[in-house]
Amino acid sequence: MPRTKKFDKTEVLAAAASIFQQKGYNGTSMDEVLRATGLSRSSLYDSFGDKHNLYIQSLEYYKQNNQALSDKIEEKPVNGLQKIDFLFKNVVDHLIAHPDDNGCLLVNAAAEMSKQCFKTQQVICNNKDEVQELLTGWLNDAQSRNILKLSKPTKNYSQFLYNTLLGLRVMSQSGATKQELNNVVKVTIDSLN
Amino acid sequence: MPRTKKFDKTEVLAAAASIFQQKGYNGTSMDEVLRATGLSRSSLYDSFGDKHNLYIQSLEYYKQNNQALSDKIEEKPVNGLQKIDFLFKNVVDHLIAHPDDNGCLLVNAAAEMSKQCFKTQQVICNNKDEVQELLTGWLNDAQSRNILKLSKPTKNYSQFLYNTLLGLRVMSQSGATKQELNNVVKVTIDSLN
DNA sequence: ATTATTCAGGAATGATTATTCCAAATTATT
DNA sequence: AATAATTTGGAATAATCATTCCTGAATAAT
Repeated sequence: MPRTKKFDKTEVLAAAASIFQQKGYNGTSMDEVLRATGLSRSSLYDSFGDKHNLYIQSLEYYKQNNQALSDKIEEKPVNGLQKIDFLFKNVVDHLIAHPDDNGCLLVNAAAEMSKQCFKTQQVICNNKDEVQELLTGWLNDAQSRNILKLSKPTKNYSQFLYNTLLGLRVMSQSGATKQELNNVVKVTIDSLN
Repeated sequence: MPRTKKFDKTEVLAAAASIFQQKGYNGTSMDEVLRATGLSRSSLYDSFGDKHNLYIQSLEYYKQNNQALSDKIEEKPVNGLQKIDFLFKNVVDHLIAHPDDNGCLLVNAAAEMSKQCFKTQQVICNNKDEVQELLTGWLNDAQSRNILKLSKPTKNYSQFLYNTLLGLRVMSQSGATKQELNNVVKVTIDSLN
């Protein structure tokens, strides 16, 4: 019987996603990926294919990992509006706590790759739809509890909220201060009432 | 007397900005820049320095060109709220009319370069501050005419509006539909009342 | 123990990269 | 016409790139 794989695939993808996030697809060399993952050249190519293939898998891992955080919020025993508060607070706190992080891999991929690579656009678009669906559910919950009274369909607001989330990631890359980010969240949330 | 330069510097920078916008800094080779600008290798290096130098100059040109559009809106004989309407409508219409365009060079630069290149971050941050100042002026105008009654300082809302503008650029890269983009603008503008 | 497989490490390949440099043609002024 | 600078075009350089391949060691089940 064959020798079993030694490394953990998700750990490798996490390391790859991290270096791609920092330096982008075209800005990252395979040597850097090797160093970041700790794998040998042969193992990496055998298990993940070429660079582009690895990039897509890293993107999918990153998206799935983000989803995991959302699912955690979903399970909280609080109303939908509080879940929205929590998500936004989480995003901004993370941006502030990791000022040297190069934004969000999905946002960076949207800027660098989505118009040149269909698979990249698919992952990004799926993420958009999934997050918006989550937000819609939370808004519906808040409305059914009479916490919120919106003048338009909730879907319209979830698109608006998702747009704000994207903006925040770019804002933090544009040299925005902690106050600026927190204020954007406050104005956005307050606009729901 | 020396021979005079044949090409127009701003035209060259416009062409360079366009190719950098499409393929990013690391994704664009100097050969592609030469083809896009029509210049010879020697002329390009003589007049603009190396690739990184050219990129910064392209960014600055792009920012200045965007500013020109804002200044045009500023001159319109309408109130501040109408100017905001017009700017947002302009941005979304452009995104919809040019679906194959790769977003906004400044947003792409924020994602790809701002954390690795201080000059890039400076250009982006200056753009942020200038656009926000413009928006603040328009909000102040609308308030002084009693068209708008905001519960927070106008600066807070201009940060919020700028964040929406950034988000829209990423949204259109994320496969958002025309309806989605228009809706985000509508919810954003409506939230001011 | 044998065997099938994966591991690490690095050499080799071939393409592409940014940049420099050179030679010849072009052009505008004196 | 002479001069000074810029033009084009491409050769040359040296570095880096992604990828393939090879060798030998490690490992787990038969």
